[in-house]
Amino acid sequence: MFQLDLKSRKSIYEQVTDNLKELIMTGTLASGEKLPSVRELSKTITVNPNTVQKAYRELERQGYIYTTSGVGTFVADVSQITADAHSLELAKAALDDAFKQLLFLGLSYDEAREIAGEIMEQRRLSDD
Amino acid sequence: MFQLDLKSRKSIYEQVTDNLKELIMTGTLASGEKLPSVRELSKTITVNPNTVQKAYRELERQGYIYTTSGVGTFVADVSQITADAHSLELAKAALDDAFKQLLFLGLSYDEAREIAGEIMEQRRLSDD
DNA sequence: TAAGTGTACCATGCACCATAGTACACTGTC
DNA sequence: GACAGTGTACTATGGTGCATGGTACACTTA
Repeated sequence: MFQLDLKSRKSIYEQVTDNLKELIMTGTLASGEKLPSVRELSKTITVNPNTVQKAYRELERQGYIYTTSGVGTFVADVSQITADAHSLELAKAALDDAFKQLLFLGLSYDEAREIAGEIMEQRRLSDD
Repeated sequence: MFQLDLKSRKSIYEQVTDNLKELIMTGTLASGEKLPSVRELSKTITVNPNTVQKAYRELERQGYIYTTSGVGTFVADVSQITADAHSLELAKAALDDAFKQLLFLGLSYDEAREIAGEIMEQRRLSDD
């Protein structure tokens, strides 16, 4: 389904969250589609069920999936997802931080801008 | 000198590191200029000396400052700083992650691109 | 000599993460 | 009704990294 990086600074449950979010938002997991159960996914990616559950809980809180008790977890209608102000500010700050990282590595402004452009361009096709 | 955000997910020593790096790379702290001593800065920003030292050690490792034992810590010649491949990859990944955050918040590709453009534009003047 | 500097430790408390294990309520199927 | 599978909620444990407090030492400058 996806790959984990145990050496990453990101915690495992965050990686699971982000990976699933990507699969959902790019349409690889369609709206209404059933996600693997907590126990099943935990076996697949060799992680504790609690860790998977934490990721699912977070995704539900953010509106990407929904749960029917006793039945399973399903992909929500992501066309309804709208950016709340707080998350938007966080994302903006993260992008500013990343761009600063590029600049402060010694690259010129134009070089950094060029690299950023390439990276963003690669995200053009895999989107809505 | 700068402000800390205790509610941030970033650790304090990382915030100190990043803030100083920004002051250095934007020229607010000139090459050769003396930085506040570990103990002095720790008092100024109300943080443990060990935490400041950790930030200084990191900045020295990355080449932004240098130390003369018994004398003090000084801003290095940052025009010599060059991006190593590994740091560059990390920065690229961070930028990709941040841009994904924007996209997956429900923004259209063009909207995300527009916002990213504005953020990067604000970094144009404060650079070399 | 004295003060200020970087530097290196150690110990402690805290928060977060990941794991292991148990338990319960719900749903669908046989 | 019984059972399997589902989400969910706990508790407990160990590990890691962070921040703090404290001590100590070598160095340089006045």
